[in-house]
Amino acid sequence: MSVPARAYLSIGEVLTKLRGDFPDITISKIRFLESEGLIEPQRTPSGYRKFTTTDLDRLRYVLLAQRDQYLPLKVIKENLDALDRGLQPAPQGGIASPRPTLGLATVDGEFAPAAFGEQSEMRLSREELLKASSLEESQLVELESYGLIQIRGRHYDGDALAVARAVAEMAGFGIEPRHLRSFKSAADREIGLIEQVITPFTRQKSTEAKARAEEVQKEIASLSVRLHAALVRGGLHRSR
Amino acid sequence: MSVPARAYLSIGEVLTKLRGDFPDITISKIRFLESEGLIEPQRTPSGYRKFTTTDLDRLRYVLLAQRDQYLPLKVIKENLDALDRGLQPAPQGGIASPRPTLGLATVDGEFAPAAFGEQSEMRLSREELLKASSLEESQLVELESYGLIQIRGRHYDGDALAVARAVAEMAGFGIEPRHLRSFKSAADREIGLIEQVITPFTRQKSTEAKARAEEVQKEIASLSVRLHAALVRGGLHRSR
DNA sequence: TGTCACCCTTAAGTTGACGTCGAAGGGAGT
DNA sequence: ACTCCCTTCGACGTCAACTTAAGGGTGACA
Repeated sequence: MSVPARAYLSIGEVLTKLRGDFPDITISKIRFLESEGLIEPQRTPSGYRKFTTTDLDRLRYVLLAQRDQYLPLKVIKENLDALDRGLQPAPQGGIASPRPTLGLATVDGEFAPAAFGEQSEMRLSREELLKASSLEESQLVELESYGLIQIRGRHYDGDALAVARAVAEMAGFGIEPRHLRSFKSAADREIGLIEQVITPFTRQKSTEAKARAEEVQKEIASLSVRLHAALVRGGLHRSR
Repeated sequence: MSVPARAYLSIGEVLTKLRGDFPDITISKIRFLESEGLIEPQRTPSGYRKFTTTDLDRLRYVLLAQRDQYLPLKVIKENLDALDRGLQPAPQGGIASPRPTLGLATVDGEFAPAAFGEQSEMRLSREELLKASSLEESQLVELESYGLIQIRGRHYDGDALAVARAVAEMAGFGIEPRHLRSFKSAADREIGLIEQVITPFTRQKSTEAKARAEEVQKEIASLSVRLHAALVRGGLHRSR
């Protein structure tokens, strides 16, 4: 797997990108999804499909909706078309928060369009964070003391909310913040590793290289999390 | 058609009751749903089906889930079974779950924890594993020495493959197996935590409690991965 | 100039889910 | 006795979602 020097991916490269999250994806399936009108990759002069990251996101959306919501392709296509036209898709019975007050409807929602970067534009006050996560004040204090949650400027971001929510749910199983300190150090170690890998890229001056660095960062982050998930899953299977 | 003087409905009566909401219900469909284990009406001595209002409600639930949520019968059955056992059904939302909290809702597309389920029935030989992951023999040896990959009996399972693939891709970025040892220990710590939480359940003898334990285990595993992902993501955002 | 991995299309085939249908027969009310 | 309504069981149909086969370009590299 060499570094792709162009702005798009071939179908085979798309395949390997998706393999991790969707083990049973195939080339023929991707082509089939195109034939059904769910994606529309551009073509090279010679007819090869060119996938942009937008196409990739769209594909992920489709596969996710199919796997986690069991939606038929016809319905997914309708939702996608609705999104294209700028409207919300029909809320699939899910937790249709009627007034999304803040932009947080999508954070854990059924229809987060799979953008890795964008949802941390979110800015929450302390109260909003507590409310949105149903975390106790005291728990938040504890989490902050361990560095699991940090304020960015004068607000908390989407990542903080994600952490808060996970912790709150775990608390429901009797897991307390202090049990989670090791998560922080593990994450920090991973972050260190990732930064080490991408510094060569970031040193460069060009915007192109910067963009490339960000891509790589996301990529490795995704791989890290996959690896981590697989290890946990494997360990649990083994111990039964 | 006269007024039923008894406490139950015949299949024909059920039909006319449902016709209004579900025009394309038929007798054979109801029988089919029974054959699939979704309902279990009692029988008269002569073998006729007797439907109580509970059965009717159940039937409505099934038809509704099918029509409005496009859920496959298999999934509806699982939800129904979960309800019978007194827990919330999976997060398909809709009908009965007031809280969105339970379930493996994926936080975002990028980091979907690849279904904490049973697809690890997979059994691969060493060669198959190497081929499917495009990992080098030497790398595999190294991974095994760190315990990142282990043989189960005489085969490798789906988790091993997932690990192998992730590592292989990371190798493409210059990350070597030895950089990944800390992943193993982090995962082990999490597994320990999870097991600690579920041991009270596993101690019990009943199959019911066992099932519950497994549910909880999956749930917490999913939360762990989510937490981990959020921390890594947050850390990377912060460091930019 | 091969050759090899990768890509393309079209058409037919496969698989599983979700039922439907018909035959053959028993039960219940009039 | 007649007529519905009900029973089971196996065969059959249909659609969605892919897969496979067959035949053929493309492009990088030795």
